Amino acid sequence: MAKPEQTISNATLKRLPKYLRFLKALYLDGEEFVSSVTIANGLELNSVQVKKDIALVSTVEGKPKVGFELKRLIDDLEDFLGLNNSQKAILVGVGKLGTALLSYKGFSKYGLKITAGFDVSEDIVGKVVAGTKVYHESEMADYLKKNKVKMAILAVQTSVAQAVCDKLVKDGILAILNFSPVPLKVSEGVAVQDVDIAASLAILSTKLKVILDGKN
Amino acid sequence: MAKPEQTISNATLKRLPKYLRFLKALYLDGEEFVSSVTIANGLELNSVQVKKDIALVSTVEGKPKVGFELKRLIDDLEDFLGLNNSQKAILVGVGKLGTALLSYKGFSKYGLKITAGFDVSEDIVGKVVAGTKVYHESEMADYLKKNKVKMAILAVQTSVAQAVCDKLVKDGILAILNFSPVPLKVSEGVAVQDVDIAASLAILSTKLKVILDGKN
DNA sequence: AGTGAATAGATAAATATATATCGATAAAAA
DNA sequence: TTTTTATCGATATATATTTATCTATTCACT
Repeated sequence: MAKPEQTISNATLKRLPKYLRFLKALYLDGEEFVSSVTIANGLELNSVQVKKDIALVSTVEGKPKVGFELKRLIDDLEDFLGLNNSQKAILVGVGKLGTALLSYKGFSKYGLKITAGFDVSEDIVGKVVAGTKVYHESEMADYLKKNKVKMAILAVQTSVAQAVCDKLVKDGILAILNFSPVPLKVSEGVAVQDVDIAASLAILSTKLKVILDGKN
Repeated sequence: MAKPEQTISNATLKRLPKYLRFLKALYLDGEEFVSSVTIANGLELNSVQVKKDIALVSTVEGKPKVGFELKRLIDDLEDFLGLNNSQKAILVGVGKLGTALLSYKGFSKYGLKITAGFDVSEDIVGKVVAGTKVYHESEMADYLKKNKVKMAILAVQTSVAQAVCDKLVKDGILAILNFSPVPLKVSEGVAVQDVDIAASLAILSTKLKVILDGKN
């Protein structure tokens, strides 16, 4: 049980939630087995890749001519993605984006519970947004100590992102989901994952350019 | 000018906005030149990679011992990312996330102007959100024809995402920035870029697991 | 039973991406 | 002026990721 996860590539990790969604939909349709080809077609992937990904996160053995047992595959995926050993997180920055994130159902779906929000604006501190209480940022250190939360979702203004990030790390946060378009600097042993809308936009714009060029 | 963009990898495209942000910050600090090593250190990348990326999108020649001319590099990056040949887009789904996206300044920063919002809820149709008028979805086809918009940002409920996507494509949309956690199926010649928060979360959770395991 | 088709699983090949090395050159220092 | 140093630009190497190929197995059908 030493270090199995580390050997799984980010590319694979990104696909796992897609598999889970797809498989659950099949399960609701009453299916009991699924083949790698079915998954590959449904998600527009290569079937070999699907098989390899499955082998990495599940012990389910597929039967030739039949495929993989759907229920067990879903269980293993949920296990792996942490749906069963739920994780707690705080949200820092309860502005427009932060508010939207508090209402986002995907987090709980993937085992994440946002237990508190933090902000500095008096307009929002003290309120309850989508079921989550918002505290003043000055109470953050205390809160983190008491509740042993290790993950934070960062949705603050760009200009203060690094400063808030530093504070989070100082207060014991080990993993940060970063929605600000700033490349955060953190010390060794702290994980940062960017949700970079600008990066996605750059890719899409370029794809569109190619498409439009092709029409001329 | 045939197909230069197509030869640039997604991995590189993702980095371009980061370069731009980093370089602009340097420029504001009064710097006039920048070396690949400086960029690499600032963004925690490899300097060779930085040099290669720059060579792909810019004609600026770096001087030994000095680096690249910052101003020209920024100009070339902005050009490439479409800041000068601005793009129009519509937003479909003006719920919590959609509203947050309308307030997101990153889009205009990277050359995207959201010209209209569309929704079905009577609560929001007719209102102006963050400077953008919201129309009923039934008016979408007309609007797209008249305004020749080719890009759409999709922020609707998961359950209707595919249906709305199909409608968009039918009405002439060629590029979709997809915020719903559904792998959209589109016909050849239409580009989809996912902003999959769940995927990011999966990666982060796994990184955190590794970190916590390492502490035992 | 026997045959054919579909599939997993393993292995190999191809592709994409990232990193390292090295000579040339311009600026700075001696 | 000469030497040293930092840097680019090109090329080569290494690694990661995806895709293709092949064999054996299971099921369905005759």
